[in-house]
Amino acid sequence: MLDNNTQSRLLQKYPMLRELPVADQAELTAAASSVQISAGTVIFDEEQACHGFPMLLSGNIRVVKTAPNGRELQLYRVMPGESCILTSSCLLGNTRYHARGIAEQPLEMVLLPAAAFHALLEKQEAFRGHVFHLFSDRMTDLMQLVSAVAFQKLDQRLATLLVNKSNPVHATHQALADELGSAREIVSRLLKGFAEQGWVRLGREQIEIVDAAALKRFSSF
Amino acid sequence: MLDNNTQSRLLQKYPMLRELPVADQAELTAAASSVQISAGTVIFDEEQACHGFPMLLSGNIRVVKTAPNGRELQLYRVMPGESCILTSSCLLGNTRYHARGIAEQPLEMVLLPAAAFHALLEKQEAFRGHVFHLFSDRMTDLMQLVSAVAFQKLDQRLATLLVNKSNPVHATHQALADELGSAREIVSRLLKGFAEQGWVRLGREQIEIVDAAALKRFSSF
DNA sequence: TTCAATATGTGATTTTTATCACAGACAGAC
DNA sequence: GTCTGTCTGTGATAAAAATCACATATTGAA
Repeated sequence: MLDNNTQSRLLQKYPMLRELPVADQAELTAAASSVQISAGTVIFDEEQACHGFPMLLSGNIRVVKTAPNGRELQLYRVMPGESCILTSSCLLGNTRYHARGIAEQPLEMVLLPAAAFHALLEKQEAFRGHVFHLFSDRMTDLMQLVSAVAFQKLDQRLATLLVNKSNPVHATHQALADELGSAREIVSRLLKGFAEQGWVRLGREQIEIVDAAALKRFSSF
Repeated sequence: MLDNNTQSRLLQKYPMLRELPVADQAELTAAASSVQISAGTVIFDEEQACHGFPMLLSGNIRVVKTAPNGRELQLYRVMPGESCILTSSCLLGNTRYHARGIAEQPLEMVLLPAAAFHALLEKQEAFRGHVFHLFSDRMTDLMQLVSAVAFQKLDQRLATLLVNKSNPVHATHQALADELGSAREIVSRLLKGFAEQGWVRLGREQIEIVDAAALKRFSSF
């Protein structure tokens, strides 16, 4: 059951919910629950059953694949207003999760139970359209990721990663390595190379992009 | 417009269509068209718009990502009775394809136009369930693929590939390399290694698996 | 049978990425 | 200001994959 404040913030982040008939909005409000999670918490993990559909109000979720040796690869991030393709997939197919979801920052979200999710999906064109559209977007990202991992060298992938972040990039080398599925030392060395080219300036937990154009050129071959 | 024979074969491969009301079945039959495609034909390609939802009667589709240098990586295969997650994604999000689909064998399929696909999806619980369930299955495969490409060594991936094929495996080394996203020579050498272990026996376009258990053991670490 | 096309084997080398092992640098807590 | 934990730099190696360059089958067709 959501309080009024949460409900209005939910509608703000997920405006398509406004298109639902009032009765359905009420149903959703009644069924859903509000959840606060602290940064770093594992929200779901591999092999775990899926209990509901998350809608983020603030913070974000990093969805990652983990290797036995501790290596990590980020599949995508879920931001407020978006939805999680893995959760959708689990709910639709009634399967378990195939990756780990971690709260990157302190997280506020509304959790819609599986039953309510299915009901809305069945009844409401607007909700369905929303979920599917995001589904499709994420699929695009995943295809991109597969391509990158299979065919691109790490330096190109790192360059792409940097130009897609806001300047200056605030992250440790380890964090970047975890996004790319590689090791910290490699990232450090590649960054050093970029710095020598004059493309970036390095600082502690910070990478200032000096020549975004060059980086972009390099990243796309 | 499908003829009676095609229609009955379609119902045989996609039995859930029987659950549609007769009127909807008729609508589907009227809107859909039957297509024959010869082996090796590119059915859809990257950046191409998506015109309809394929339902296979015979043959299968290899869905692959291609690299600029000619390297190839197989994402999945679509078999009769299944559906293509990429096409679903394109139709749902109204985006373009992000991979290439190739007829691996001579192909017979029924093509459902986008409008009819959307209509069925909206109206028919059974159809929706079918599409989404396969969607979910394929997502599982894709997650598995991402993991494998990012974290596993090629020898393990090759072993996995072999044990998942019917014995004896009938394929060229190049074809195996294309499934794995690697190069022919590497596959040849790895196979030689497997042969030296006594796990397989090699012949032209044929790999006989002698010790599936050992291969499996090796593939899962 | 001979030829051409395709498939495979393999050495040599390079590139790329990973691993190991530390040293130094920096920031915040106390 | 000192200490401690986290971050970063870097050399030395090793391992994995890719690339190049051919030699050698094998098959089917002319």
